[in-house]
Amino acid sequence: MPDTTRAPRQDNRRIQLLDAAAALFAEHGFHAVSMRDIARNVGMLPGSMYYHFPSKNDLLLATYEEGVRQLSQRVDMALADEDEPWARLEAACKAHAEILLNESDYAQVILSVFPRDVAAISDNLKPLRDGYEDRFRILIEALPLAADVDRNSLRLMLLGALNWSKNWYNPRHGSPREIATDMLALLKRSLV
Amino acid sequence: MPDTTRAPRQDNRRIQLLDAAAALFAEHGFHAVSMRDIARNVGMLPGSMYYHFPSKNDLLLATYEEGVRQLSQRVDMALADEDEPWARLEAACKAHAEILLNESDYAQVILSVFPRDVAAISDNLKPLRDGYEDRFRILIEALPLAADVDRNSLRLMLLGALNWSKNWYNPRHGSPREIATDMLALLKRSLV
DNA sequence: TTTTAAACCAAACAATCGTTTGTTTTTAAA
DNA sequence: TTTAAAAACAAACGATTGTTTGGTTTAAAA
Repeated sequence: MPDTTRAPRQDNRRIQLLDAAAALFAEHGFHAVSMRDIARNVGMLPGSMYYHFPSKNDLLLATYEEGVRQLSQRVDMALADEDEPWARLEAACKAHAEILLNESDYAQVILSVFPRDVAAISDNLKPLRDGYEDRFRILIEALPLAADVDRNSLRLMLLGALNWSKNWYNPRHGSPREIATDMLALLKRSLV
Repeated sequence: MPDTTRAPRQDNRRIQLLDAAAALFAEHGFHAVSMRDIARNVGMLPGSMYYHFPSKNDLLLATYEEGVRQLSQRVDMALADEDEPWARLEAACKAHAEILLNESDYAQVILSVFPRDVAAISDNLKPLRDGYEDRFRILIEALPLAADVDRNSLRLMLLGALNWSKNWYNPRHGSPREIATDMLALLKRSLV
């Protein structure tokens, strides 16, 4: 029984479709975006999208996976240049902020759409998120801290503050890298 | 021309309606909840809700206003007992965390539904949010800090971390008050 | 040049959306 | 007890939702 499947054609628009979905999901959230909205953005009829993705949920899952992939790659690349534990954490935070606030609609989807928003695939989305964030657990583990510092609280505070910055970020008041630097500076020094 | 309007009846269910809407909006977000979902939760037919609220957007706006009112009242009450600037900030953060994570569906709506989610009334939602958060600007203004500490970054970091905690909070791993205490402790001391 | 699968179109499906309309029931003031 | 307004019902409205179906075009392997 011969394999009758071929390679994708040159004019395959799967990626344009994914791009449009990521941009719209990131800006308006999952439920506020219709399949027709996405189709219109890529110049395709609604039904045609189902050649590329079997459902709207699968389309979201694909953008989620790509978002995690881009975040992970970007952070790992930033880490390759650094040795000292604090420098490594700062590099990771800068990369995290930069790609979330500036560079990637895919990464923004992870902040705009929460697993609980789409119960049917929340079990698929959750581990993707967690797998990425585990890098920060390891980075904070390596920090030379006073014995009584709660590393778990530190991680949750730092990532929470960075993720929430999507809600107030304005490119005219400082770059994403500066935001990450400022927050780490507040943590490293004593305020009192 | 006589005024023919009467006081609401004893069996008026406007508040039950608002309660159900707040609970559902808080858990699933605005667009994931239909008017029929809300009606079912309060034992009312969908069309009957329009006696109490002229539209779904108005229903959201009402929950938003009540959420801000509850948050403000709770924080102001906590502040009445404290004089020292750091103690005042900590009391406000504890109250903030407690009502957001535990006590009020209305307050949770403010974290689950962002102004950008409902463009038609975002201009009504935004100032409500900002009006509440301004309390924290004033509290941080009063702190005795080193001259080079950026108070704006401090506020954004603290509130961001607290608000994001909704995404990982688990009552089995510490109370909302403990979360607020831990985060303030991390900021007050020097990590290195 | 023929052929086959990739890719898309055109049109519709049932279900659900927010909302409106006309009517009926229920409370409470008169 | 009468009466008018409050509150809810019953039933539908047009629009939009995610998705399916069957046929057509197009790129590329043979």
